[in-house]
Amino acid sequence: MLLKRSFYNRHTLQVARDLLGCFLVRKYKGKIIRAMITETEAYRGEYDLASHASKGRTERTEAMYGAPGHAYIYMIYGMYFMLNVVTEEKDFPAAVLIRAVKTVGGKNFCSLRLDGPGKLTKYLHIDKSLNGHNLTRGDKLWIECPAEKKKYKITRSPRRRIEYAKHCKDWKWNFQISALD
DNA sequence: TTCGCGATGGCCT
DNA sequence: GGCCATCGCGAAA
Repeated sequence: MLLKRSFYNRHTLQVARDLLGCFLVRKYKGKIIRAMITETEAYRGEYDLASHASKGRTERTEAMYGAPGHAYIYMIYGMYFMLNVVTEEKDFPAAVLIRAVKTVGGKNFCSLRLDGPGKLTKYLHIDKSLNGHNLTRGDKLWIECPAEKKKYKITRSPRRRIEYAKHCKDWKWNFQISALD
């Protein structure tokens, strides 16, 4: 089932948790690529020193301030793209970073863990041209939730690599499915 | 197994 | 000019 606007227009921590086990779907050059989301991370509000929005509303962060259900994509280290989904109401900067996925299908039904935000965007052919893309239309890039999602055990921990974020660095805003398979 | 480092470019002081 | 929500490689252990 295609996730719609109302799913994203909720508290960011709740969205981050609920995205686990959902499927990221990419249509690229006529082919469909699917991957199950296994790790997410929340970035919420200007008071969150780990968030780009802590620097205020700029051209780069504009998507984070936009309506929920859109993609916020930016380049890092000159070579990797990060995929986030924008949450909560318009003009409130918040998003969920997709940190890891598990690929499905493919030849011999083999699956592959893609742990790392830069790896999965490469695999799914996601780049900055999709920044601001509407995820609720089922076009090019969207997210689906299985009708009956398995009850996964979820681990909560501090976000990765944000040592610079002072008192925000210990907030347990990283969510992942533990004991996968 | 962990550690250190270079690649590489956009964004913000 | 410095830093960064990263990754893959090769060396050390």
